[in-house]
Amino acid sequence: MLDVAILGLLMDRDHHGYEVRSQLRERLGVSANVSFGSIYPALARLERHGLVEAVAPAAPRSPAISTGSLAGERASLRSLRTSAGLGRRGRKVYRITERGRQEFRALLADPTTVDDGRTFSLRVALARYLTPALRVRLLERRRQDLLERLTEVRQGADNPDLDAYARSVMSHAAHSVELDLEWIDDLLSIERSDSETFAREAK
Amino acid sequence: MLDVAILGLLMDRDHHGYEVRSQLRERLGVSANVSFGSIYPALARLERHGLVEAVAPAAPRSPAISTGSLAGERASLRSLRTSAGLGRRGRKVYRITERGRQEFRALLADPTTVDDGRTFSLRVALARYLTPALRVRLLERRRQDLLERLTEVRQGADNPDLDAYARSVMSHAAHSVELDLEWIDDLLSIERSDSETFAREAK
DNA sequence: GTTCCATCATATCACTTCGATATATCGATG
DNA sequence: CATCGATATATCGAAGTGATATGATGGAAC
Repeated sequence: MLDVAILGLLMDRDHHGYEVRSQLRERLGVSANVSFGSIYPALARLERHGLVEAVAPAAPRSPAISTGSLAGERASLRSLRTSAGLGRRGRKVYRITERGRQEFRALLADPTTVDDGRTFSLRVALARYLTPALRVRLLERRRQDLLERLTEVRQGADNPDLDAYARSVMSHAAHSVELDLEWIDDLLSIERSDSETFAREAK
Repeated sequence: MLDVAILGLLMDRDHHGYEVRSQLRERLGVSANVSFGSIYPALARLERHGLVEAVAPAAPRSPAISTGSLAGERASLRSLRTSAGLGRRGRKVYRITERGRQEFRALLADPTTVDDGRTFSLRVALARYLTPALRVRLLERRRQDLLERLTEVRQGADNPDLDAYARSVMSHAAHSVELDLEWIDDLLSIERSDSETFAREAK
């Protein structure tokens, strides 16, 4: 689901690979540091599929009339970089394409993929790109999954075959799921009160 | 860290691959269904490294004096399986070796690997195999990580650049981390009261 | 009793992700 | 002006995922 995350960031504004990593944490709440070994291949993949494109850099500094041979080499290297989409400081900045926007909305709304905690949080963080109806569907789907998980970990917490540590893990998992459920119910009640407001104003 | 999980299960009793998957959920609280595409290669890897070994099955039913050619083929197939460590119903049961036990304790206590939520829960679920001192170290290390994460997500929750959904994700992440911290502090206080009890009894 | 189905069980595939490592540039500090 | 930490891209092997194939087993339905 890294693709959705990257496309989601690019919906807002252009980014280069290095920046994507920090933005994932800061804007989308991704807890683990996603490795560059997944980000750069992902960007290349998205570019290959025509969902993003490399952006010509803003203003590649004064053209610098070359004098010495060394300076000339450096200048040509620089122009080589800029033509390849590399801006100042070797940055390769990407922009989302129209096909990318379409694909992003499709991926974000896709009901066939099962969410775990990470992908669900990611989707919520990007929920402003969903319609109210799709938001409610996303939340209710996750709610169901969590209810099932809850009965499972509650059983584990009461399982006398497990030692105190394993039971503690199960019991904490149960509390954690309960907290998630409260969150989802909050979000759902906000969605519903929003749609009420909308209905009232529509009169 | 799948290796630790599997070795941890085998510390208790022998298992075959298919069983490992369910036990991961039931006994170790792993939330995602770990795929067979990782379990079987992991077992093969552990066997290659001499940390586990295939077990000859308990009692491969009555030897069945073969009569017809078809029955004979089936019987020979069965003996072929049993000799390869395949028991009834094609199960390949694994047992942990002495080297495996040593490696398990080393991996479980290893302070160089950074825990995320999943690996930390896994380690706690297996914490009975750690010494009290190592348990406290594990808990305090995680506690530090969570405190850092907490300041980060709290900043995100207050960041006016983010929309309501992204801020909600951050705010929920903060509550979730707070719950984790309470859990860890509970576990720590239990560890300390246990060591007190021990000290008192030692008098 | 045998046919049929869900579950049990192993295995492999292409693809994605991770963690480590290499390399180079920029900007501030001394 | 040297050097060090942060910025930035890239690539590698190992490991995990999700899908799919294949077949045995046990029990239920008829």
